Amino acid sequence: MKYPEYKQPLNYGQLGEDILAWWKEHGIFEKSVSSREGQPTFVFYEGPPSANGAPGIHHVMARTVKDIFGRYQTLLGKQVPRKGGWDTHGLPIELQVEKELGITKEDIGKKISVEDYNQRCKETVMRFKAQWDDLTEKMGYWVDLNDPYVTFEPEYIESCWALLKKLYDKGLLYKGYTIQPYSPAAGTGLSSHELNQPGTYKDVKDTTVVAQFKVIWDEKSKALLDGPYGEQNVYILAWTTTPWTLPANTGLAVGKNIKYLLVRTVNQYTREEQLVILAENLFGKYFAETEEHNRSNSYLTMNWASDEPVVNKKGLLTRWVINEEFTGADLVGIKYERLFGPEEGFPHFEGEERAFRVINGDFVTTEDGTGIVHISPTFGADDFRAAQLADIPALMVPDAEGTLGPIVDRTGRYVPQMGEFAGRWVKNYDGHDETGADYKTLDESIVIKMKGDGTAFKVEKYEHTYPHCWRTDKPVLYYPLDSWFIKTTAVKDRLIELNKTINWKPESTGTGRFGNWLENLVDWNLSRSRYWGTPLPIWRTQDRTEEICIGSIAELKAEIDKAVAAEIMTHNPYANGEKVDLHRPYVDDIFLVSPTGQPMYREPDLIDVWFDSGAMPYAQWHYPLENEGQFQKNFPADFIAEGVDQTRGWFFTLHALGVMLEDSVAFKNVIANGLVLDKNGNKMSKRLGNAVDPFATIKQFGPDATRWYMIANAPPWDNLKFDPAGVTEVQRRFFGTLFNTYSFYALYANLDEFQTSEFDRVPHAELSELDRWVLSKLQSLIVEARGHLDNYDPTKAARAIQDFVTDQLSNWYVRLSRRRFWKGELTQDKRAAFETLQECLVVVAQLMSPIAPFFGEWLYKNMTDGMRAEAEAKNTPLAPESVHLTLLVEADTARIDPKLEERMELAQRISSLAHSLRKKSVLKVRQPLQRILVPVLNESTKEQVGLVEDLICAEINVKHIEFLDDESESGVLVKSVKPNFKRLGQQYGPRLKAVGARIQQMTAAEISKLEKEGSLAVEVDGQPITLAPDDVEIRTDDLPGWLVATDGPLTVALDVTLTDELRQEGLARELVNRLQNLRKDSGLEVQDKIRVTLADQQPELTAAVAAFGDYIRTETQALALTFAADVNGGSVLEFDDYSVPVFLEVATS
RNA sequence: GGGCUUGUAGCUCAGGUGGUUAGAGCGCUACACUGAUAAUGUAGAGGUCCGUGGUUCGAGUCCACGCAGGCCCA
Repeated sequence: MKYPEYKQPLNYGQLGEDILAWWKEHGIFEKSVSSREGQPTFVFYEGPPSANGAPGIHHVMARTVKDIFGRYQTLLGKQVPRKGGWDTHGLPIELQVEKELGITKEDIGKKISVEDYNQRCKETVMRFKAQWDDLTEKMGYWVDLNDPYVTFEPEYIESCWALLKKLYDKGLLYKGYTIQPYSPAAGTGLSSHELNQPGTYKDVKDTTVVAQFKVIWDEKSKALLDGPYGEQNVYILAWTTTPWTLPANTGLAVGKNIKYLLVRTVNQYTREEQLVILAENLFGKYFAETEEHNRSNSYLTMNWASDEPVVNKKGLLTRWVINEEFTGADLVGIKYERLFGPEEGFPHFEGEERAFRVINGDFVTTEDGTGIVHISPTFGADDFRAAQLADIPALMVPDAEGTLGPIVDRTGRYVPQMGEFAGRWVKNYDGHDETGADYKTLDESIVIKMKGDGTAFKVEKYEHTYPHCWRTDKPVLYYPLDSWFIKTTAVKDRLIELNKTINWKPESTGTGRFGNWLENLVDWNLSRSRYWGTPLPIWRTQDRTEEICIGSIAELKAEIDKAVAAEIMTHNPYANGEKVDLHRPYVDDIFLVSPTGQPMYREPDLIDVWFDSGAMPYAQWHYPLENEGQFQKNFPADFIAEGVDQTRGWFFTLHALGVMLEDSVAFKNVIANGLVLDKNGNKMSKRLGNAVDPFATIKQFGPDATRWYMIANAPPWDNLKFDPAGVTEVQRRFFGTLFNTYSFYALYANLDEFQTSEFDRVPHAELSELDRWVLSKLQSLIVEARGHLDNYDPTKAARAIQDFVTDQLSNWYVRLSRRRFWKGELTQDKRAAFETLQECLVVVAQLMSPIAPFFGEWLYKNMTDGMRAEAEAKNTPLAPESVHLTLLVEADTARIDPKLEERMELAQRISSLAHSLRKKSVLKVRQPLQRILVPVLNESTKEQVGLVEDLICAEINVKHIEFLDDESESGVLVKSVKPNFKRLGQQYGPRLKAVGARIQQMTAAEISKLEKEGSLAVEVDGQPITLAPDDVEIRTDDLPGWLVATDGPLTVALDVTLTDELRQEGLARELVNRLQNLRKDSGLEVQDKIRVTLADQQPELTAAVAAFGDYIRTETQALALTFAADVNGGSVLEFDDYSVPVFLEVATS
């Protein structure tokens, strides 16, 4: 059976399609899993994509990363089940449907029923599934698409419910509140999407106040603030544009790295002397620079009690002295007095003993205000979060039913406990008349009181933008709204601890982005006020005293039966085996009965879609309701990979659920890959028109070059600048070279009708130096590539494979071995060459196959199909029909020969130097030369180079290498020394410069002495030191009278003397070259024999042919090479100064 | 604003634990080579290693502060 031969250029797109068809026909993917039955499992989790949009080139990137390791682990013999999945819930789908229908959330339940709306979502979410499946196949991503998990299916939702119930039973599910945009006028919360509607942000003019909070004197504040003037009135300044939130203040936040000042000044409303604290950067906003302040004793000269104005025309304070400065971190922990306390008729509240402290807030800036932020946990999201982290309570008061709530009710007015302000509207939500002369807004009333109390530092009208409800045009409040939470903070330490056992690529995402996120963890807000998603399975009585969390469809049915019995429901909608849909609105129509007989209503929220995807390790098997064994076998994952943007998304929810449910990591290794940008580093977008179409790319370049480029160009976790020119380069340089190498092999193997066998091979010991070298390099490559892939670094593996193929295998081994392949009969040496190249190509096919699965398959099949029958019969490593079913070769380390690799590198470098010298001397490689000279300083280099002398000579066309050493008489070795700074630096430190200079002045005699005696005493700056041989590097980079080239310690000189014989041989070579060209131009086959007649016109040429006729005939496969006086009907060979008519004919026998 | 990340030749990227003259590929220029040939070799041009300070005998590498791009969060 012959090796397939191909015409240039290879169509890589077609190759991909052909291999794909073959895979399908032979069920290779299925076999790659089934053939590993009973072997250890390598667990991979597919992060489910959403099919509501077309896939992009970045998906090719992400899925290549995933695919590589599934295939690699299969090659290692593991079984790698790869269950696909689809993410189907969520806001993007709702928005898409609303856009298509031309409706808003308001219209749901009015213009369109929830039922129809959700039906629409369900239809929309899989709209691009066909395209996704197509891409999956074409790019060669092996994942099981026949039995994927789908998050909207009842079984999947049921699993989510079961998991939620587990958490509920552990006490990890609770109802609390979050701060959300809320419209009191409309009585509804607003989504961030609604807030982003045009026109919602308006300029408004508000009364703002810099409030001053009085520091309480205790250990902490004394340590920081106690000055030479005793205990004084020290105030912390904080600015707010919403004075109505000040009665709800329970903390003050500073930036821990911000610089703050303690300033002595006067209150402009009370005229009391006082000390205030504010950020240094904002000092100029409140204080005026005057001449007074330039005096060193300004405190003493300042007339603190003067009746003169204390502010200038710009409103800046003129009487001040800076007393101290410190950072925010110094201030944390200081306590202060409450502004609106019980003594003035304002309410006590739970936890107030922990309130009124300075805390750290990472959101604090010095852009405006005072660099200190007033915290009211009930009216700001930042405030809420910072307060939670610092254990600052919120100011909550009970309503008529005893339920705790903020100081503002849901209609937007102060609750009755608010003393003199009780019942006041915080903004004008009821449309009351504001035009009366005495009318005061609540903000104004509060500020007036503060001025009187001496707690206002500065009051100003201030214009700023503020969000408004798009329906009522009234200002939005940030307000606490009910939410369900998972108490992730309860397992925070465990989350952190187990995260440290996860192998993150890159590591910094695990320790940094993810680690920091865990350190600052708050509870997971599960609630979403939406329609298309997994409903929260909790039913409650109206008085909230009784509730039930449903964990299965069976349980739900049983509870409905109870409700029917209690006549709360008329019938059980699921009783007759009807299809159960757990989505809204169906679950909303189910009412249950509490143990005390009260009706229970479902909590209307849906859960965060991230719960859906984080639950996939369990829900994909319908666990915990069934398939315990399946689940156990596939938990946790050995490997997952997604974009780095999933860090706080999927990576977190997987981890959180894994820790809470199983007290385990959910994945052991994870690659967080970066973005795919366009070639200029811009984000790809359809709008900008710079998005790359994955289908067109794969068709044009083939899937392999696309994948290889993405992996080899940059590590997956760096952003990739996708440049099609780069794919072209990979295609040409790597795949083109590899294809050429294969074609070369196939061409000559077929000519010799040679077929390698796994059994009958030339023994390793009998292989040539070059064969053993490339096989040594191959083993080193196996070690290296496996190491990188084991370490989840595909980029380094790809680069190593690429380097081996292009530089070592093609450009050195094949180039130097060419004639062994085409010359003469099938000798042992020729067989050795075939077998060596065959082994390299087969191993390369295996190693590359995870990254370039199609080409790897193509190469493997082309190389081994001819041996398959025998391999199958004897069940050898090459028995599998597909490279993806083979077991990856282990490196045969016994064949790694470091000395051999070292001397071949010497050969490569010496050849390069010789080429360089030829170039300088204008001597083409075809002109043979007598010798090169190589100075050697030690015996081992001489020996090493000597072993590869033949290779070097052949490569650079010289007769032999002459070594120059101390003993040789041929020339004077001129040695020079270079200081070894690394060694010397450690030894001499600051004296290094002088020592180095002294070394460079060493005489030949000194060098010789150092070499012979092993040490040399010299003087540096009058001090004696002793040099060891290791302190310097001795080299010979000059040969007097010779043209030399050097590369590090290597030096080469070329003898350019030309003898007549050398000239003749050069001519013979020229002639061979021209005849070969002529053969090729005449369209002759490689194996054709020829007869050549040359015009007998040039004596030199005639002499050359006479001397080298055999050589010429052998090289050109000429049976006859004769001269004639006249040559007609042929062509003319031109070279050097010659012009020779020639006649060439194919020899028929 | 915070966290993480990137910044080295025109482009894409390498540059363990600091060592003096910073590399590769592509692209460009010139020359050579030629039965693997859309390949290859040699040489050349091309660098404030993002900036500023610091540590050190010595910094692309370590530290601090910035600048610019990216992602996530707010």
